[in-house]
Amino acid sequence: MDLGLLPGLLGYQLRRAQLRVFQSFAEAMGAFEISPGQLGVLVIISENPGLNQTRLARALGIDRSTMVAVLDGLEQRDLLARTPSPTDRRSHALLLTKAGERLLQDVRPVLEAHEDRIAASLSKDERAMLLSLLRRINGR
Amino acid sequence: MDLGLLPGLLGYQLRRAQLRVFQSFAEAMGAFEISPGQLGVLVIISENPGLNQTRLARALGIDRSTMVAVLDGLEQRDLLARTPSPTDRRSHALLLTKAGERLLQDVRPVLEAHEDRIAASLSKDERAMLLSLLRRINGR
DNA sequence: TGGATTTTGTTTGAAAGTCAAATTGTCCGT
DNA sequence: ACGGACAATTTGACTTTCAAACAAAATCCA
Repeated sequence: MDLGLLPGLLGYQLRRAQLRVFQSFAEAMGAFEISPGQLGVLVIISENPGLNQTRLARALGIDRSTMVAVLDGLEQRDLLARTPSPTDRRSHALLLTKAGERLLQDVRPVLEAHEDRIAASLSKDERAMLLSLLRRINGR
Repeated sequence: MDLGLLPGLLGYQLRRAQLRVFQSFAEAMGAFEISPGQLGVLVIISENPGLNQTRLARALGIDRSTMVAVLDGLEQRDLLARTPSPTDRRSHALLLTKAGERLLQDVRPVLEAHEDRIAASLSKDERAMLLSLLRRINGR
């Protein structure tokens, strides 16, 4: 099967790589039942406790209205809490629950193993180089 | 805003990069009204005229049933044709129409400009390196 | 101070992309 | 010729996403 100019396109190779990463991620996280997007939410709340939904959505580059359902799911699983903001009654101060913090701890080694797996065919230097190049594609 | 360990994850940077590429692609292709997936279909058919839907779907890593709607759209726009296979009455031999071939020709320079744009912050060597590393992530 | 504007979270509707299962027609080996 | 395998399709479901509209609250400004 001849793919023509496709293999020479950054866009094509990025798309394939991301597909691969998603699959590997899903396998690795099997027991945790968590998606890349959900993990991102938990990490950012952990690093920025008390932030509101709008700022969180903006940090992840998704719409406020999209964030609602994501938070609903994580809140129902008791991984985070919408607490009343002390300064603004419109907004919620987002916090991880104990269970949320614990999941983040438990997930760490699995996440590292997953990252190692997708970079398995790369040397340490090459992996760092890839990360650096991607960061520059993404604007720093 | 502190993103914690996210920026150090290959998965995270790949996801962001792909989002960026999609946006740039959509802008670049504005007039052509074509998605990355649709372009992939047209390129592969162009390089492998007469192939059937199952092989095409497998080449792109999507389900046969998903391919049906994609082909429906492109066929309605008269960019490709499902012709009867001379050897197997179950399957279709996929071919580009004249309009399909022409679109592929017209799209080429726009596609190159798009690729140049997403790699604008990289030197020629760095861009080749990124492509090479991604290919290895994807298993050659 | 008080009315207009902006912001926050939410609901609803739409679109795209995906898979799985069931169906129909066709092929092919035994 | 029969039975299993295969091609394309339909249907249903799920996910992710955005945009528009809305109520409540905050903020601006005149």
